[in-house]
Amino acid sequence: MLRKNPSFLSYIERLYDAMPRKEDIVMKTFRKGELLFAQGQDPIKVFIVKEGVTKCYFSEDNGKEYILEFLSEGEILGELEALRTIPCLCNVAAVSDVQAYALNLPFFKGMLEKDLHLNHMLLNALAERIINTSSRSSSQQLYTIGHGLSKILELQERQEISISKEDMAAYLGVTLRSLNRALKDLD
Amino acid sequence: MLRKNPSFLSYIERLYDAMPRKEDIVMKTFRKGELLFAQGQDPIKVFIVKEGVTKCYFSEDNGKEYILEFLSEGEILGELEALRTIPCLCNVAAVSDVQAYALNLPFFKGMLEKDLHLNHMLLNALAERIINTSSRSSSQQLYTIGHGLSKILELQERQEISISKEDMAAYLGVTLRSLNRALKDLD
DNA sequence: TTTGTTGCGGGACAAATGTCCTTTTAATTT
DNA sequence: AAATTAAAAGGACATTTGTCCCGCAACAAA
Repeated sequence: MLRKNPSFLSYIERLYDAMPRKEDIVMKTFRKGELLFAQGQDPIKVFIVKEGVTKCYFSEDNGKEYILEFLSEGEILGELEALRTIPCLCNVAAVSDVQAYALNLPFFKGMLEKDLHLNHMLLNALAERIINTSSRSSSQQLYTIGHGLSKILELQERQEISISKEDMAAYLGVTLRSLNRALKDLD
Repeated sequence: MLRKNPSFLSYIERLYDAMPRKEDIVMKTFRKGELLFAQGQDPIKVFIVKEGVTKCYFSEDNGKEYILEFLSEGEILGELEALRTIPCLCNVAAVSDVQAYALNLPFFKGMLEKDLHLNHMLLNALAERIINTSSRSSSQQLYTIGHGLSKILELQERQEISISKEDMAAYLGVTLRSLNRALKDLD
């Protein structure tokens, strides 16, 4: 659930250091809670997280939220929108303070045209996300809360990340109340 | 929900016609009900649907099924597995009689190495799938059955496809019983 | 200390969905 | 037509999840 992509990170770092015109890639920082993308708005950059944790989530019309992923070091943000030229699919917020490389859209698209290696890394990253998203979707639909819950708890144990109860609930796609019940039922 | 990809189809047809060694791309047919891929098994080909409708679904340990997508003309199958070199993520079955181009894995991977255009088409196809899968997942988690149901019914109206009640339920991630209730509540 | 104020947990009830099983209807075979 | 099988519909009850709301503990402001 906490995604990272080391190969993307080293790729972008190499690129950044070698950049002639630093305007095309700039470093940006976000305070905990700030939005990197707002659902429905036109994106202006593609980000690659250098440090910190972000959450990527839908805000539905009924006021509820669904967290797709927690994205951390090396993960790319806004690539779907850049590829398809569409407004932001969902919100992305900084869960901790975040530092990220920001690529100009034309620059990113230009790279896509000439860099086969970038294409391959992106293909692999997207494939990975489909695998995660779809298998999680399936098990959330077909199993009861407790099932998915235990997986999150494992990760919390491993100190990988510490997320608020509210975010845990949003990740599971349930109410806080239901999450509490499920937690109590575990023992 | 019934996905098609005309640009992929014309791409592969051009490729097929121009093929020197026809062994690398062969035409395969599947009877209604046959499996193109079996979840967990190693894939041997990448398919591109020429004609007919397939369903792509998970079989969970509790015996339930969740349909990810209905894939039709021009959609590619097995590309995730080829990219990541993993066993089949889910089952793919022919919903009607199906005809598909079957590409050898080494051939497909070879193409990925040299054909930038293929890379771009794939990137776009994967992006599209993430968009669909994740937004559907969110709304299925956060809304009640009736919401998603009305969308399916629209498509049935437009004669796009006629799917069994059982498949509709599996697509919504609910029981047949619940689907029937939701249908009755609609009017 | 007192007074909010905020976050978290949980009780009580309502709504949604699942399970099991029977009935009904439609299609197919003999 | 009769018999058989398959697909669809739904009744009755159990389980899961949501909604609403209250109380308690922690903490900050007065």
